[in-house]
Amino acid sequence: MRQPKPSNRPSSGSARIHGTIAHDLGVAIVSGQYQPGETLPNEIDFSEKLKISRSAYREAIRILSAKGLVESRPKTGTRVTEEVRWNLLDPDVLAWFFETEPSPEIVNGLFELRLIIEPAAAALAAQRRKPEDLAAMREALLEMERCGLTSEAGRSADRAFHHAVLEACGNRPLMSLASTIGAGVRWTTLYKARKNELPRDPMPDHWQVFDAIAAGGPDAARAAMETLVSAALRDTARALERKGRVPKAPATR
Amino acid sequence: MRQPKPSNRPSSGSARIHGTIAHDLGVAIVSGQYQPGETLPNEIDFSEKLKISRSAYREAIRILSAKGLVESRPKTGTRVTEEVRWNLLDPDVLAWFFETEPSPEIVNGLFELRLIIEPAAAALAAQRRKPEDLAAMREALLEMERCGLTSEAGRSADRAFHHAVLEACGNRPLMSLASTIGAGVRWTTLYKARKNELPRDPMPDHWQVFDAIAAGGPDAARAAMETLVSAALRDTARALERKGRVPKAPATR
DNA sequence: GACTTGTATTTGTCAGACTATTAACGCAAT
DNA sequence: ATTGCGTTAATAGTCTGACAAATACAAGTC
Repeated sequence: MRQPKPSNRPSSGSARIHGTIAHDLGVAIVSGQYQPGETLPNEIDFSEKLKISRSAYREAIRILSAKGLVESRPKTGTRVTEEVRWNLLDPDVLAWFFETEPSPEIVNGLFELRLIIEPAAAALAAQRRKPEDLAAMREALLEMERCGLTSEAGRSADRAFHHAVLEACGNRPLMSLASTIGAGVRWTTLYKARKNELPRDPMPDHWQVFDAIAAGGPDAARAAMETLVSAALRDTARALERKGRVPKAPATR
Repeated sequence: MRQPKPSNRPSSGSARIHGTIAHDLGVAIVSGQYQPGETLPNEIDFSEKLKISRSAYREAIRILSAKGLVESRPKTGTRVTEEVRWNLLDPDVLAWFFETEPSPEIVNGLFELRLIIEPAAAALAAQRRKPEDLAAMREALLEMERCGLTSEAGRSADRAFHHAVLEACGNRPLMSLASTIGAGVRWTTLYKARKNELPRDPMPDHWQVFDAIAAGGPDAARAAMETLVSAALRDTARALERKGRVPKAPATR
């Protein structure tokens, strides 16, 4: 025990006030409850209304400000920034989006991004994967097979697989997109689970990606991943067509 | 040398204490002055040492925490998180990286990401660009031609061009990568400017991208952008080979 | 009209006290 | 020796109230 262990405890209980307020306000903003350009009530009034101290409220605002959602200035107050300045790739912001109905624009954009990133990442991974990367991918797929996408464990394994592919690229900036990709994966699998509609066994596509990466074939890996994500995109597009009930993701933490 | 320097640069706009402290600590962290896993001094001691109030210090920590650089827990204190959890795509974090010598790993990773994103974005832009997008691109290139990459105005115009291409995709998540791409562009042009070494006129490549997008040819646009970014990547790779003096970027804002 | 000055509003900063959480320790029972 | 369980102490978290600084806006001045 030479090293103090990182205390890998899951960040579940964010029972801290500033965190929960930042979360709630963040969701309210990305869901359009507060429009860009709108100014929030001043600190004293708002913190009173929320039944918290001004300092806790201010810390919440600092969090939102760090993620580009709001901007504070003396005399003017705190106002919601224009949408283009939001840090959409921030894991929290993205999660907040998916806590209510994310707009089709966002969902489509996310899949388009996946379609750009993931095939290229698969190709890179095929060239650079280390044994432990392959092990992580295999483990994730086996778990996914065991549990199925109807269980949270299976969906989590699906995300773990895509995560492992990115990790195998050995590219830190690329790696930072993992949570973004994960949000897209989550959306797809959740949609299917909600609708109880599994039109296609997802495993063959996934194994094909894995085999190509394991075999060290960049082009084959790219093609296989493109097939996989395209299928997901088609499902999603079909889902967004029938505007019926759009599935709502449960709270992330 | 452990203490982050007091940032006597008021040009950072946010002359607020919490902002400058977050900035200074953020730079200290990404530059390795505080190693991941290391715990900072406790709030009372550290805020005293920095000659600021505890609340201002806490707000700074909230900012860093929101960007994934630190993690606070009672009894344990505030510790620097593992690098993989840093929000590398956050504009501030990336800018902090480039304020000192960013590691070759980061620079290479950034260019690899550009090589994935930008050609695909150019192809999308060719299909979706609106007249105002083309106008923005043309304006940027003309400005770039007028000023040259040796002036800050010219370099800024270069970034504006790449920004306009991303904007023309009409994809908000993709758009959020603009600052990331911009950091890469900035690195290239700054390097050239520092070395007083302009081995190649950058304009033909840029105009070719523009023409392809204007003509509405996705494949031509993709190819042209790939050529452009590849050239930049080659220059950068050569720059990193001679490990001589690595140029240091000035403050972003 | 352009400029200066004043003023009210809002965020920013400070200080100090108290609370909640939890890692680490000691002790007892196994 | 190992395990389980209170106790303790260290630290972040929260609250309160006060004052400082900034700045949009209006009023006054040249």
